[in-house]
Amino acid sequence: MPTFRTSPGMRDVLAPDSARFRHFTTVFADVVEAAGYGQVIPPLLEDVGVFARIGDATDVVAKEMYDFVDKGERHVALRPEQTASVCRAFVQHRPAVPWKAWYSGPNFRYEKPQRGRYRQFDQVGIEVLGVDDPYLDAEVITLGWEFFDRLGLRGVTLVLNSLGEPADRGRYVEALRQHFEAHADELSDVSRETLARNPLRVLDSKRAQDAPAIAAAPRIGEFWSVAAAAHFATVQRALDAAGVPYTLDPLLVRGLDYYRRTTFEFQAASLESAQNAVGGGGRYDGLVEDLGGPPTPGIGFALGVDRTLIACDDEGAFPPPPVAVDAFVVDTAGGADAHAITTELRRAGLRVDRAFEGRSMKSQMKSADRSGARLAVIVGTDEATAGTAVVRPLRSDAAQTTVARAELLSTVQEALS
RNA sequence: GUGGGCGUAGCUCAGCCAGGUUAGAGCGCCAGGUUGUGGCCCUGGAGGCCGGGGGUUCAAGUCCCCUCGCUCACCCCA
Repeated sequence: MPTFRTSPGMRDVLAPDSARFRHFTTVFADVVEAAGYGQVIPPLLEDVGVFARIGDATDVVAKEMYDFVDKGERHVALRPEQTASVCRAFVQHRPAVPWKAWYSGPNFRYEKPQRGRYRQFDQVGIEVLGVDDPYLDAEVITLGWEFFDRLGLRGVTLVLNSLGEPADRGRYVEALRQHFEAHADELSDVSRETLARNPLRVLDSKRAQDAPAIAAAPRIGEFWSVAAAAHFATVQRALDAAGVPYTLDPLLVRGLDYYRRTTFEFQAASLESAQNAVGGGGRYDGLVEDLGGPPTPGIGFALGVDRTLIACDDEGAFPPPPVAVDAFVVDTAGGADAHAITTELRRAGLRVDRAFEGRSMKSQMKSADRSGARLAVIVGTDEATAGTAVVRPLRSDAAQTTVARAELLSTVQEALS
């Protein structure tokens, strides 16, 4: 067993999965940059206070923060998400609004790892600050939907709800508290604990025992202000017009405290119910102000890269992009010619690999085959002496040819064209 | 943080229940068959503190305890 291995919840991503990971981000960037979003790269480390507004009743802040005091006596934390960082950046730099930003990168939460949940996990996302317009809500949601479509992930369900304005939400939480306390004896032990911290999240319980009390609970729609209801109705009409299908779910409560009004979640059908959310987001109009900025509306979403890729695996969608070189150089005459040839071909823009350590012809040819190369370029002792090389097709029955070294590049290029 | 399952070769695993010669298989790797040619086939080889520690026993990969790790679920969330 190795002396050192990855810390719990951390993992190495090796090829070819790493290429898929990178390609994921590329597709996302293509989709959102085409809609006017610019990349923002916030630091992994922030003052711990930046994240406090996520909600001190949430585990994310209360129990899962990777925080410590640095050598300058600053209390800092590895970011558990990036929305708060983006809002902090907005307050610090005050870019012109609307500020449309996208990001990708790792976040950190000290949780017990399991399938689709790591202590270091990647998200991609977008945020828009400075605009209060239901059509922006619809744009953001539509872009998320389009992204999954571009990836090829089919079994995605968009779930939609509105938490109302802050006052609506506050009255609703109080009503929920009264309702569940009246039915506390029907609730599971776990939900009774949740009730004490955050009545809203009791709605999120999937335990059968809680189902009757949840079914009888008041619904957020009864508490919407006229403005909040109108805003939400416009969002729905815009999605309808764009042909984006969604399901209304009055029980959808997002985990973080800053959400208000429009909230949504992307759920993958192939994932188990407990962790089927591959992405989520909503409005967080008060967050910038909480971080010391001016009152600024905001909306965005984050998508979990790891979980989305798991969903793709289960569906057979978005396979790892093939990584193959164009040519593989075999050299049984010492290796110097292989170095010269690989250098020449690579400088010409070709993808070229070779074998090392002077292994046997058979061994090097096996490596050539496994590399996926379409051509083998072979230099044995005869060719080395004569100043020639053999060009051998590996993916067809075409005959191999022997050419002078001066003609090697053009021969290879022609064979690959 | 709480439970269940699992740690044996680089990888996937058998062997454990009923302790007993030198711990196995497939794949992969290296070499040979073909003294200069991949895929298919055959032969050989390298590679294991059987996760770690303690205990029971004449004897432990196998039984017991502890511990670490992985994993699944709860919780929480992407």
